[in-house]
Amino acid sequence: MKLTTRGRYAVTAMLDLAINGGKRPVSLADISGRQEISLSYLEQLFAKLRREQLVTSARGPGGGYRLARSGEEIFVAEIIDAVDESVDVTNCQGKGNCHQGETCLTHHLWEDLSGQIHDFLSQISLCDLMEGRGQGRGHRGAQQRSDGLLQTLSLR
Amino acid sequence: MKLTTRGRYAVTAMLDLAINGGKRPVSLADISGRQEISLSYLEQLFAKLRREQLVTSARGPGGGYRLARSGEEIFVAEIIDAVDESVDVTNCQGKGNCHQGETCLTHHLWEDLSGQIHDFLSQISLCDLMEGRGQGRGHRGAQQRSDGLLQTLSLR
DNA sequence: CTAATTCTTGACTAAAATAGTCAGGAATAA
DNA sequence: TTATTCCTGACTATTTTAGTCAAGAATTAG
Repeated sequence: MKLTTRGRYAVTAMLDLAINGGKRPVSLADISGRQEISLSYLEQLFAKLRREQLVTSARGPGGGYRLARSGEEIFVAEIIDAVDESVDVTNCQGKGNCHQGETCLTHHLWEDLSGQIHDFLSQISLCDLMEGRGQGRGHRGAQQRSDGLLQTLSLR
Repeated sequence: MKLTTRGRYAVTAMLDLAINGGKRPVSLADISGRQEISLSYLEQLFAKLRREQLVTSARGPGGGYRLARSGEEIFVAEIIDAVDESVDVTNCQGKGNCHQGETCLTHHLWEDLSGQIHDFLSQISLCDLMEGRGQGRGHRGAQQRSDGLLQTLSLR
């Protein structure tokens, strides 16, 4: 799991799609204009999003992109995974140089940690993001789903 | 909040410090040897960690670094913050070009989202990481502290 | 006191990732 | 049939990452 501006671009674009995508598909030019992301950069991102089957495309005039599923069924983690290929945690993997078990230990821990973040983001859907619109609080769907940690987190 | 390999290096090094740091301070050369991180790179990282008062230093022979607080009081989020200065979410900030409120909306959402991840990582201490040692499960301390989401996350 | 250690700082650099640009092409709807 | 839109690949500037190098300051062991 990696968390960079590119992931933010992708989430932003997908959210734009969720908000502005009704019957008609949404063109990248539209998203580019609204979100101020360069068209060619969007093309690269959407190539990946399409490959991962998060969106479907329609060519020609009036064409554009649609969410492949409903906004409730598309999660932030999927979007980030699609565009931000994850950090390679393989350093001592296979090689016998982790004689004290230390390196392998920390690698595993990191893997575990980023796994937790991943699972966390797997609970937040595009719809959750949309519902927080305007209030700047957000993620009510995710909140409802957990009574414990997430509640406190959202009320920070 | 940003999540890259550099953050992993820092967490790894701090964990090494937590594990191997008893009475005597731990030298960067030792950490470099065990964790296979270049010495000069560690020097850069620890300059930041020291600036943020996560470690204390001792010069001269037998010198090195110590955790500034107990491992229970140092959290992953602090470490990552210290070395990975956070992504700038300022794009339309102040400028009047977010006429439809769209850009500002998504920026805010992202800020909110990365805030949640941040709070999440603020619950995992070095001790939590250490306790998971060997079992590859980890984060028991964090688990105990929340009955809700985190439990399920850790049991993925 | 001296010398070996270790941190401390700053300037520099190679390699990789990021954030694009550009050009050409294919599909399709108006 | 033509304008529109996706689609692809190659290319590039900028930034970040990861690392080197050199000089110096503090401190402790001997």
